[in-house]
Amino acid sequence: MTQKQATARPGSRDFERDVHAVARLIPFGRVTSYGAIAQYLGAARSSRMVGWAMNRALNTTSEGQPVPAHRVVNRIGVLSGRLHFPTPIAMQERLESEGIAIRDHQVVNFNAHFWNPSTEL
DNA sequence: AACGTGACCCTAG
DNA sequence: ACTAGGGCCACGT
Repeated sequence: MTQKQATARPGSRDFERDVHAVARLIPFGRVTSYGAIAQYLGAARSSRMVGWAMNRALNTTSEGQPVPAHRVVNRIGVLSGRLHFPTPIAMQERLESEGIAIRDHQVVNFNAHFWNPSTEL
């Protein structure tokens, strides 16, 4: 995975699979952003597609392994994808169960929990 | 087939 | 510090 950059184009099946692969590497109790994943995969401007891939991860039953979609938030730590989970508070509850505090749909002390695949992988 | 709509983000004023 | 605009691209209508 270390040399996975700049391969699959955004929107492709491979890109979606790569997004899921990176998301599975987010450590317990840490979070990252859509843009950070997109940048790591060499498609810095396609962060929307990362969100779409997360959507698929939740709704597609034929996933080999689960994807921790709750650990992916937006640039400033807001749980912008919360409404796509089974219940509107499921995303928050999962993060809180990992020791991450949430206030007003936003990760408290976001920088301390942020995990950047480009620099930590 | 065109059009609007986003789990987004960066740049310019 | 804030807003507006543009790029991105799958999907539903």
